[in-house]
Amino acid sequence: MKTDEPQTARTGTARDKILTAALSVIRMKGYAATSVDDLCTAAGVTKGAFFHHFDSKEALGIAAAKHWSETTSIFFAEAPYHKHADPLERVLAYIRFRRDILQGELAEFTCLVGTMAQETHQTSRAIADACNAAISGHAATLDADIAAAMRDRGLNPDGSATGWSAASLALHTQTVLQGAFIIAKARGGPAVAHDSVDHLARYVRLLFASKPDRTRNERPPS
Amino acid sequence: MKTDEPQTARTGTARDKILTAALSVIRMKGYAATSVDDLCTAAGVTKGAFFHHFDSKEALGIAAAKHWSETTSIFFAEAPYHKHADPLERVLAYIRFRRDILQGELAEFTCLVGTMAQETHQTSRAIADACNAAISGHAATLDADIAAAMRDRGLNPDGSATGWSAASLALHTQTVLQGAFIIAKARGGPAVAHDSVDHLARYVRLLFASKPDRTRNERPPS
DNA sequence: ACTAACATACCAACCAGTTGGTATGTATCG
DNA sequence: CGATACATACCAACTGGTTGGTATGTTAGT
Repeated sequence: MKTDEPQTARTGTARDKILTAALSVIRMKGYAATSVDDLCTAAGVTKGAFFHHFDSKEALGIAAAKHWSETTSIFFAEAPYHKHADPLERVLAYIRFRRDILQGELAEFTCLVGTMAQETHQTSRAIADACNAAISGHAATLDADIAAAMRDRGLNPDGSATGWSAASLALHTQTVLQGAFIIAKARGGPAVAHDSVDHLARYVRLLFASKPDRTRNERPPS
Repeated sequence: MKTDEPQTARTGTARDKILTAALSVIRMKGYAATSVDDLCTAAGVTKGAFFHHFDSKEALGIAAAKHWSETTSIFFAEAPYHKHADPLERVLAYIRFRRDILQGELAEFTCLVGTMAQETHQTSRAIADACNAAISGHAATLDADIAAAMRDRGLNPDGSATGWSAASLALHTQTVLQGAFIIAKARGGPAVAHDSVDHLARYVRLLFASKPDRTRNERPPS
């Protein structure tokens, strides 16, 4: 006798269930330690369904990275930090937002593609590449705001004068966040990770505090 | 009569070979993807020897984290960045040193305990705790220099005035480095990781450049 | 009738861990 | 000195369970 599943949103039933299950199970146990049977049990489907939709476990890994990329894209696109008028304020609000969602269980705020990239970088370049695309793609959503904030202060976004570009700072935010996840996992909680994201916010403030808007005269805010 | 130091060439043979093999194999393949047989083959010993010295794969993981902690302690204690007279210079030289060793193959500069912490934080708290001890222990070696640099500039090392403590900045350096390893693994090379460590160095310089009497602003990296 | 979407049953390779054994100590006692 | 006793270090073969993957269905929609 099957348990009835009242809630639907029936799109690609089994495939979506596997993908959704993959996001949480792999974030908890890791990619290598997650078996195909684990995934099937968590998704409530059989192995036949799994291999009907995915050629291999590796193919599932790649699909999971892409699925993660899509769902997080929507999540961040709808996040409230975009509402600020000033580009720099948007960047700072983004960092604050990332810090604020660092709470609860580890598997709830941790990054799927960061986890998978670490485990598969030698064993499956295809998965690692998909993870890299997700991370780099998300970092790129910050490029425009950082570049605008730089231009507001007379800085060149390609970093010719400062030694740092908008793109490299955007990537650096992801580096700090990925590192924060590792430290949080080692510690067993997000407390220390918060501090590091605060350091990141302070860094960005210091970077843009060195030169006020419009006037060329030095006037550090106090 | 035996000394309390049982570590000699004859007692350490198989155990040491397994531990040494574990450092490189787990850094390459990850903890979960590394089988006991993999370790035995790499070490050139049999499985019987493995389970004679380690009660389980988990026990090996804990021992490997401790072994890593010991070998890296020696490595960094002997590193040249301690030679500077000024505490801040020592911290900046440390960061420069960390950036400079980010080269070659990924398994050569990557962190064993960061890798293992990520994979085992849910499945084996014992291993994750050993990893945390290694990371926190290494971060603590920076505490004294950062605290001294803060006192030199009239800042309180516990962060009462600035909002950041010496300990939290020390931990933040490890966060950035761990994040840099993830990004390097995702990218397949250390290029972008370099940039992030440069951002970290710039952050520390900015942090200590803002003096109350405002003597100098910023200077290009030498 | 044809196809996509599942399910059931199964497999060979591999997994962590165990077994019973050997070789080489080394401490104790007659 | 030599015999007994016990400990350490290691090994080859094995075990029960798990792995990713396959072969062969069955069902539902068109």
